[in-house]
Amino acid sequence: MPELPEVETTVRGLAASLAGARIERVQLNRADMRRPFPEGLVQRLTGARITGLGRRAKYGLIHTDRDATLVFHLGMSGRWRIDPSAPDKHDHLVLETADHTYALNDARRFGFVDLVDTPDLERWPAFAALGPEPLGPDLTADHLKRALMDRKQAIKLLLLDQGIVAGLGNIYVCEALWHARIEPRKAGGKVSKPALERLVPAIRDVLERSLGDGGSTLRDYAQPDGQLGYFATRFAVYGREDKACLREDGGTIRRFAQGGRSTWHCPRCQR
DNA sequence: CGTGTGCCCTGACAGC
DNA sequence: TGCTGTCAGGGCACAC
Repeated sequence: MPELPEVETTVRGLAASLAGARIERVQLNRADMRRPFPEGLVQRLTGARITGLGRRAKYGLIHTDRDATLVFHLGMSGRWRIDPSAPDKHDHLVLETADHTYALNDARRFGFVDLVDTPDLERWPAFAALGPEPLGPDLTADHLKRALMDRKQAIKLLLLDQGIVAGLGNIYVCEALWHARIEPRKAGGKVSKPALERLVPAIRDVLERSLGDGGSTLRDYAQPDGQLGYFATRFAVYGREDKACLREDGGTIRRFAQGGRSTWHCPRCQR
């Protein structure tokens, strides 16, 4: 899925035409994605004006003038299709304004949407448990030191925990650990302070460079306007099994499983 | 509490 | 215009 840069890119793409527009029509093509669509979604959104868009972790936010915010999560395969040339069988929710059509498309349906009273957003359960935004001021080596203290789980898995840092996924965790030269299997509590001091800017750098490229793209991700992101061509380790380490240290990128998911790393320079 | 496992779902691809 | 197995950007429920 879409990790933080892809969600941010999606939100910006939607905001370009959706912000300030009025939703004239709402169409549900099925009763649920990962979870049932919220009660009264069509009635509450029809006629609403979009006052702004935002993002928290990997969640996109569409604020309306009815004190309700449409929260969406893209799961693994979700994306918004703007002005699609033809309907698709995985378009589950379709919003129409006077000028555009927005289809939330998600083949695997691991994504979902919810409608939250805007004043209660911070207390929305999934938000209340989130760690700091990696691009904000609260992600520091000190925060990581505290959050990882005494944790025996591998640092790779802990960085996927949204309660420790919000918005990272498999791609950017692998990339950030390579940039910081940290061994992915190392227990979180045993990662040294200097390593954490390297990790924080490494996380920021991979996210910001990806954002600058319009996000990455794999099989089923595209920006709302159909343009592809280019960061995927710049991965150092993700998907580069058996390729040479970009540090030219003679290392070869290897893949192994952690928590049922693939980790790519260079055994030579990540220690 | 922390940790490990399996599952939700469809599609793309490799290999036969 | 096959088949089967594996893997995919996430998150949660569950067992211990």
